[in-house]
Amino acid sequence: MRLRITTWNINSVRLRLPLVLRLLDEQAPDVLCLQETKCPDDKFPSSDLRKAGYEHIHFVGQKGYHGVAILSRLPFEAPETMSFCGKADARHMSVRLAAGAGAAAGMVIHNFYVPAGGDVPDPALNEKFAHKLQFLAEMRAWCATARPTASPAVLVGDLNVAPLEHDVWSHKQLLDVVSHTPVETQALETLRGEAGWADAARVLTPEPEKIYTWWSYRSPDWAKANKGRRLDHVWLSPDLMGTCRSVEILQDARSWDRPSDHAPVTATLEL
DNA sequence: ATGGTTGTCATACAA
Repeated sequence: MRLRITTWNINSVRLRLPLVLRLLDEQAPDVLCLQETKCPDDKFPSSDLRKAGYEHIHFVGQKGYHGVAILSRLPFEAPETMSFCGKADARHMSVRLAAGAGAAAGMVIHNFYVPAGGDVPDPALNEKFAHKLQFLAEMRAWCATARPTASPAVLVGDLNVAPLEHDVWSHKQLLDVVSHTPVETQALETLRGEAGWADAARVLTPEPEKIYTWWSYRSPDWAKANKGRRLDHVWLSPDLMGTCRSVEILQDARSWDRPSDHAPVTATLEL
């Protein structure tokens, strides 16, 4: 069977519900993982999404900030959320595809929203950056303890780090910019490598080809300037990497009406 | 060196 999983930082699921529905209609992924839903649970637009064919929905939100959700055409079970850094922020959820999901049954899908980290890349001066580094340290500890890659698993999300030189438009100019500082990129690559996650986009499209998934709202002509960063990721457990046929970035969606600043990223597996 | 935009909530704050 072919399994398609999409990750998208939607930056308000209510404001951009028409864009979500368009993505589901045009791309029809089996599973869609959203970040930054910015939506309290009692206002999540479940019925519209169910009508679009995504009957299995799990969300955890809060007023104004953060929030993650998983929408699926395939049944899942065991929805869980983890908290990091002693905060109640809605920055993670996971589900396990259930018996009705055919060859994908048993696969665990983790959806992460790593803190952006503010502007000043010094944890002593900027507590948001300190929080981001602590979050990455706790992700590393979780991988060491829970061993999520020991069975078929996918980790997707807005990790808010562009780890490699060609994950940003200018390596030199961004070395001091939060998202591409050495302390973050090393933390992310260390935890990924140590845990055995495959960076699916980079296995299929090695450097030096540039890959971006995010373009700032502050650039008036973002497409022409193309000063992007690869902040959104698909990581696969080793046993799944061999099944990955493609990782595609739907850059078109960055041009849709009132877009998110992130593009959807879709991995296709042949199981 | 600086400012550039967006969403939420209600006027800054986070991204």
